[in-house]
Amino acid sequence: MSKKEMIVAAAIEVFKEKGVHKVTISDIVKRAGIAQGTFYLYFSSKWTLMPAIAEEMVEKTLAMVNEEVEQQADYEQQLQQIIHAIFDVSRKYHDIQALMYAGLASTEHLKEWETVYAPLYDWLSEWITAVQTKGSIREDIKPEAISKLIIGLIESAAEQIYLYDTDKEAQAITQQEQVYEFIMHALKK
Amino acid sequence: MSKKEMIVAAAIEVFKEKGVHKVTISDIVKRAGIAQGTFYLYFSSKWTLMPAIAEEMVEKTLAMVNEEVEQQADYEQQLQQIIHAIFDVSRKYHDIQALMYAGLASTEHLKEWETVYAPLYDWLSEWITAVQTKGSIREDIKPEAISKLIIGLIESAAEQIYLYDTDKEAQAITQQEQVYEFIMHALKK
Amino acid sequence: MSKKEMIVAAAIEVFKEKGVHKVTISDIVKRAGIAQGTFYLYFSSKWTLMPAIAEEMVEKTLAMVNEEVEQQADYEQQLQQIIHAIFDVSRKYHDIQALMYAGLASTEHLKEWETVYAPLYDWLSEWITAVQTKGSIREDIKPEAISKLIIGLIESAAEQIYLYDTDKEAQAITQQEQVYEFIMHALKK
Amino acid sequence: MSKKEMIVAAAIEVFKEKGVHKVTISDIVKRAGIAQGTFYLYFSSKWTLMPAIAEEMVEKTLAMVNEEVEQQADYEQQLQQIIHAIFDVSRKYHDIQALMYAGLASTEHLKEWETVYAPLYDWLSEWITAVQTKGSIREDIKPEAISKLIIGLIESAAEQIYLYDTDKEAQAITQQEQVYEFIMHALKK
DNA sequence: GATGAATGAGCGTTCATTCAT
DNA sequence: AATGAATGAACGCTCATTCAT
Repeated sequence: MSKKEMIVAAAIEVFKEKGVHKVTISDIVKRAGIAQGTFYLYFSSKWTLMPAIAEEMVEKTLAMVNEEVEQQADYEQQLQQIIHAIFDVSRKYHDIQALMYAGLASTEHLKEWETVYAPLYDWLSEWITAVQTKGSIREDIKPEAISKLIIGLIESAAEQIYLYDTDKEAQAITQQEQVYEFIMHALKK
Repeated sequence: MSKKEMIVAAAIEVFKEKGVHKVTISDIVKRAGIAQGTFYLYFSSKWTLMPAIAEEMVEKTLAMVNEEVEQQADYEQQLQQIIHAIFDVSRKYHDIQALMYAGLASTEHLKEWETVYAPLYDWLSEWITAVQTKGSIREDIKPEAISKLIIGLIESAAEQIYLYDTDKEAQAITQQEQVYEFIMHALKK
Repeated sequence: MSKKEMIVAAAIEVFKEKGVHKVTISDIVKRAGIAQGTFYLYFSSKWTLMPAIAEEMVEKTLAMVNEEVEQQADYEQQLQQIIHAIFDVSRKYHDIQALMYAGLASTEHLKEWETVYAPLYDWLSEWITAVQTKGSIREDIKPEAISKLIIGLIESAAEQIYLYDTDKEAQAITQQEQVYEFIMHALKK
Repeated sequence: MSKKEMIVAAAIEVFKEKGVHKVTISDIVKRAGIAQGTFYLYFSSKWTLMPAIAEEMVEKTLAMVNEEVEQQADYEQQLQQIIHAIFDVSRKYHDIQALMYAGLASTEHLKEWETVYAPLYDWLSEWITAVQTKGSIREDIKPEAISKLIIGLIESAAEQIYLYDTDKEAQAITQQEQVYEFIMHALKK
């Protein structure tokens, strides 16, 4: 693992533990086991880490989606599996995701951001197109645009669970069903 | 206006101008025209302001919705107006909203959150019920749950605009149309 | 109890709990149940409380001495009782005594200090004179001067117990014996 | 001289000049000629300096004692010289000593205390033993215990001088004589 | 006398950043 | 490339003190 990768890995760890705002460069380098100055050879601030972290998150999400979605399942099942996968990532990393949004709001390094989420959008976009060609989804749906809406919808729904002091497990299941029904009606012919 | 209200109003102003992270307590009290110490009579840190600000944001959103939604319009038009109102608030306060949307993940002041968004959820929930009784929306829709999904969807869609370096105005319009179509199909019989 | 007395009593309490340096005027007035400004009607700072507190301590010590020293006992027993009484006060209030010394070192209100300890010195001085007239103590002892030395010796011996991490109870007894033997030899013919 | 030593030396200087309580970290670092932040690389607060300072004080006292006590003098003269040396240190550093004597009651850094004074106690203890073997001091004197009493007695006697608004020089001389007579009678056969 | 909200100077402390090694 | 001791500007925060009520 290169020093750069060590920094990113260490940053994710300490961000999860303390929250982004409370984390100092010193925390990160201590965890990474490198010298203070070394950090600046690769990043110019805490916020410039965000795209790198986001990339890892998107990779994790894509990996989870690919793992959970069965090729031979019908598209209704696949949609449920997609939702489930994204909820899973949110559960495991909801604090990191939150920090990505928070990071966004407070950084001027947004330009790199554009490309980060692209793989996930692309994946879903292709999935929609594929189902469309089978005739199960309305033809007037624009896959590129709708994929962004859907991912936003699922993520915000998943996040809402963690804003409330209820039984998260039970809540997660019903929330996923609601989202499934909602999207299904929005997409189907 | 009480000192506390002055602080909240000043904070919203400077947050908009500089972004939450760059704002210091000193910035806030200068704008509010009060002494440094007075801040701490009402809030214990910059982050404890958030629930108070969130309340104001929700109030602003509700006010905007009430203003834009015409009583005599049909429900399709009203939905468009709702979307438009929420996009408008997002445009004006998108950095503050990003923090709110991120669930204030970096703070530990989430407990009050539950009650903050309630008025907005309630309003939309009642709107759905009303349209349901007119027979325009599916009966198996549960207004309380779906209102949260819809607001999450609209807000995340509105936020996405600010993540990309495109023409925001044009983008905003097409994005609103997409959201409208999506929700319409999800709700209608 | 007058407001002034309430302040002194409250101050002793919170000083014992937090230590003088960490105590604020605010702590004192909260404990006393009075308003912030009221403090300044009676004292001009935390340090001007010290003489009043010291007076109370000396009163407590005198009361303890009078209580423990038996009139009909012989002078050796009485000396032991005196030592025991002062050790007792030190045990109960050693943090307050320490703060008095600390207070001393950091205040310019030392002038009032002179008179505070006087009653205790006087009491011991008279005791020495009385025993001298019975012929049990050397005639070349000057009661006024020696009484100060003795009280200083006993107090410092008592304080030493609390500087070390040993069994305080056992240590206290042997320490008292040492002090007794030391003083006896120093005084007797 | 290391940065740490520079800090300790500077602290002693400014403590002497302004008194411990009025001294700020800023005063110390200015005097030491180092940056504000550097202080915190070595100490976490003004109070954590105390053990380091106390060590220096004990060293100074030992040095003074070794300097003043003549090897060829008889033990009565040596005792006078010991008393004189301790009085001298008290005169120069009485405010710092007051804090030390108070047991640093307001701090929680007492644990190192036990070892700090040890060299001085040991020195006096060995002196007593030596005089005992010459037959000039009672055999039932326990050197370790009595050495603590004697040092406590001398220091408290020295401190008393600074509590009163009298002629300190004259007072110091008679006080030393009193202490000498007192100890002599307590120790001799 | 008594109050307590408001003050703001000044403190401790942090921590991103540098640079000689 | 890598280090980490040193820096010092800038921040949050405290709290003694005031004063209109």
